[in-house]
Amino acid sequence: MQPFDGLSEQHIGKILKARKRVIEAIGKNMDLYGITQSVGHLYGMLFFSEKPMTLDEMGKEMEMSKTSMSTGVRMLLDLKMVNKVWEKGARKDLYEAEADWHQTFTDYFGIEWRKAVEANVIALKRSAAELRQLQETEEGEGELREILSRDLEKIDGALSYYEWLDRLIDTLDSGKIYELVPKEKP
Amino acid sequence: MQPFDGLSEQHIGKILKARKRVIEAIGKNMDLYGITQSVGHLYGMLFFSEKPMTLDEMGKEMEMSKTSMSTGVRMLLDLKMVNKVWEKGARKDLYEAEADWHQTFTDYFGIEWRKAVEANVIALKRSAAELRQLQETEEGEGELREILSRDLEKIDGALSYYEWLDRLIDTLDSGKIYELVPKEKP
DNA sequence: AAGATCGTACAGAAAAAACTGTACAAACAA
DNA sequence: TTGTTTGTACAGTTTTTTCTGTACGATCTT
Repeated sequence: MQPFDGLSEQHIGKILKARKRVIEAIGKNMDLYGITQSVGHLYGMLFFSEKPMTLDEMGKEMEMSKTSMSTGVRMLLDLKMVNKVWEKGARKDLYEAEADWHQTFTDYFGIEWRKAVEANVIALKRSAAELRQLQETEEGEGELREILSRDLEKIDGALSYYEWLDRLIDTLDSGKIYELVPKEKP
Repeated sequence: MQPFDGLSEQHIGKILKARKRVIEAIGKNMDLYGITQSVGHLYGMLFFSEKPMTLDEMGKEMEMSKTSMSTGVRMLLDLKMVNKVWEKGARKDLYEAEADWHQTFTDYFGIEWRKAVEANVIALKRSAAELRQLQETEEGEGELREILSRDLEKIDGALSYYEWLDRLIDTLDSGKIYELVPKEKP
């Protein structure tokens, strides 16, 4: 992970143990970000690395194939949890962990939630329109009427929830969330 | 899913089509809640059902085993997305979808995020303590000093992020989030 | 130009997860 | 009591995901 030149075995051991605990905790809880424990572990490793790492170094450290490192890093790049580092005339690509976890958090949930909101709202609106049309063309039947209004009520409830969620996501995207819930303890 | 007594085939078809679109959209996007597409689908079905359902009814509707319904419902209960309904002298257990999606949202992320925060904070603090101790007992060595302060800085950064997240979760738990981001459009 | 090295696409192997059917304990009915 | 019925534990099967090794195009070196 890095050079421990001139440190006693004992010191190295203690440092690695402390890091390992954190790395494993991170790995275990990264499933909230929809990533594997391995990839979470990879992130944790990069987090503690003092200098950017190459795929080969990661593979050696994780005792996994370079291919897995490649796909893992790509996932982390997509999630903006890892950045590519440009170094003058370097043969290999270098990567480092994004240190700003607030940013990582808002990026991820901003993107994923928005995706879900958009897909669901489209479906809800389309179905609501269909049901409303049915409601208009068939004014008679009591039973039909009842079912339609019940379904539409549910759909409208869902839509109003998504409107709220959309506004919440806006606060993540814009950074306004940090005004509402300040980074520094009040 | 329910009785469509006295409705024309055509009407039933249109209603089911409208529901199906929504149910499938829900199923697809439920992975944010860490659940399978099948279980998401199950939730969607319960969402549109006008009366609480039994495991057998769910199994029939989903064309899946009762065992799967049992485990699926249990997951949804854990996430508080489904409620058990108590009916006078009923043989079978009855379940209904939680209709308040705001509540579902805050419950889920409240629970899951808190879990992650607690686990990670414990690890971070424990490791920080170890490193700080090492820092105190070994005042000399420059290289060791440097590594320790770098690691501790990273850990402190992470801890301050988790403090923020913890406060955000508090607003979910307490409902204060709805003051910060009102349910009704401003 | 040739030769070396890097990252990744792809196919197959290994591991994990989802799903099913059977079996059985608990709760109820007669 | 005995006979049903219900929910779930568990073992085995199927499906999905993760991981690996090989192969190859792209890029850099000489």
